[in-house]
Amino acid sequence: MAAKNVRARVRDVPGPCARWGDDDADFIREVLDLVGDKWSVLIIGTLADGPARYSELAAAIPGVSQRMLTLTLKHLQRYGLLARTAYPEVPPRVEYRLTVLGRSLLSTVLALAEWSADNHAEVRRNQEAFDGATAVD
Amino acid sequence: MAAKNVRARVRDVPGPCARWGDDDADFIREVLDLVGDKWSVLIIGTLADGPARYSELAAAIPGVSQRMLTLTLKHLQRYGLLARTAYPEVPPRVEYRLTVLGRSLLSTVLALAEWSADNHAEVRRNQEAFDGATAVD
DNA sequence: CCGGATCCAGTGGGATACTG
DNA sequence: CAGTATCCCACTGGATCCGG
Repeated sequence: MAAKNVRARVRDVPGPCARWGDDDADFIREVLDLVGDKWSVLIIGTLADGPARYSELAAAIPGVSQRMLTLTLKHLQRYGLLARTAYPEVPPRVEYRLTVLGRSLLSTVLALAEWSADNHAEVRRNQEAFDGATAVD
Repeated sequence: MAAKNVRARVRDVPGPCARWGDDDADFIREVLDLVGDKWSVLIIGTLADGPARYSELAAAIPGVSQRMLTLTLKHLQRYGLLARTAYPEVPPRVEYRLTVLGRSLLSTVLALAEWSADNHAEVRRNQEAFDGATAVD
């Protein structure tokens, strides 16, 4: 597959305009579909250190509704980032854990989180400067 | 700032449930607000190799509407990832380029794109397997 | 305990037409 | 050329109730 080295391709383009192939755009969409929503990253991060039950996830992630937790879990499971194991006991118990694929995404996603932690102060300053500038003039 | 090492914190937690601080959740939101939408990453990637004009961006990014291009550009500019330079000529010319901050995000974001390029085949297989399984039984 | 079903408000984002 | 303004629809995501 030609898109293995997106970075190299983009930087090699000589002209002023690095045209995206539709493939590349699709890849971006794909990854955004995985982690671009409100809760996926939180769930993946929570599962980083080991399996967790549904109610543990609900407790660990502040503000998530049952609906969105269920939905996002299913979403991640569908893409193979999460494995779901239901134990047919009474009361029922369900465990979620990261797959190998999920763990590989974890490191990348945490890199993003670290970037945000490193730079959020500057981002806020920029916001305020921008808003102030547009408001003044 | 305490959240510099999100990864370390998450992995160090001994229990089954790594509770997110609200701070961490906020950081995630912040970064998703930056790159979680449909066009930001494409724009950042297009600007990777140098400045580009509005119309060049429009041409380079297939499927983007004027509205969304303008909106996303302003969004990225507000956060300080992009710089906008308008030349008061006739006809008007406007150039967008990545700031240092934007370039620092670029590498992280391209890592995501590479992950997606590497794993999208497996992701698709998982999707189909999942859909098939749920459809069968 | 887990999560499906339903209802509903807010918003993301496309198409189109217009302006400086 | 480089946007802005408006309409509109589909989807996201929260609250709540219900079922296994």
